Amino acid sequence: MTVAVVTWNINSVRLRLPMVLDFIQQYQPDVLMLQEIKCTNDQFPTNAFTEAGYPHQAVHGQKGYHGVAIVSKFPLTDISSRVFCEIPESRHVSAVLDLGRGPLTVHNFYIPAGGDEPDPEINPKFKHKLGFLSELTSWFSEPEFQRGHLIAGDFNIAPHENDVWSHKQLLKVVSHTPIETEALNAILNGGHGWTDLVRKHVPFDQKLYSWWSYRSADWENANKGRRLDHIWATADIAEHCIAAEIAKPYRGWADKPSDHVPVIVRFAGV
DNA sequence: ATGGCCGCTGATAGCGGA
Repeated sequence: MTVAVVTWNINSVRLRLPMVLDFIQQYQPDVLMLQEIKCTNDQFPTNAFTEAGYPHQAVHGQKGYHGVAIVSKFPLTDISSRVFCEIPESRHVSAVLDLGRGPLTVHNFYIPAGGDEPDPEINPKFKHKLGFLSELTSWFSEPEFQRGHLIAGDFNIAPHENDVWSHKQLLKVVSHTPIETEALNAILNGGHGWTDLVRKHVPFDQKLYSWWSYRSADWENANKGRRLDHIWATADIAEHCIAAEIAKPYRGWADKPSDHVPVIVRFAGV
């Protein structure tokens, strides 16, 4: 038996509920981390997920924008959320669950997109993004992150050259500027060390994306994507990860897809 | 070559996304 964990920026969970339920049918994930639910806690489709087999839910929404949620087949305890940069937006929720190897803390992040101009002096959104990364760096250096942790979400950064359609053309575009990619890679490689579970299974010389802009008239042929969505784990968890997949077909789901697709990792042996 | 789009709101124009 394997356990599957998914991250997906759903861009309105209410509008996209039929697509999520279709995905659940197809992939049978155990834990689903959703970003940009774009609803308040009481607007979240609790009953639909419960009926689909996911009665355990940690929802941290807000009106209109942002918002994150974890829905799970397994009980969630110690549900918590954290505010970054003293800006009261719903960008993080965490919970503890047991997938058979003892307590696992899972964190769901929605890192700020950062606006257009990659200069913190003139763009407060970019300043927020860098501040968020700085606070993550400090937090992850704490001893609890030595083991038993999985972090996932829309990080809004494509860290490697082959995580974007054109490294050269995106070096000055927010999501792939050196200041962002270096900060994210420093978090990955610093602290107690994380494993990028998707790149554990897909070689770095292979182009890989999880997001395609709505503005591209023909996203599939243009294929100007970026890998913005990530799942990392501490070494003790990562060693049991046996597969990773990006479910690209959901970018073309019906007439109303999200601009992000699900990222799935599987763990062996419960 | 990023933006031609998208979802939300005491909506009907403006914000945020990336």
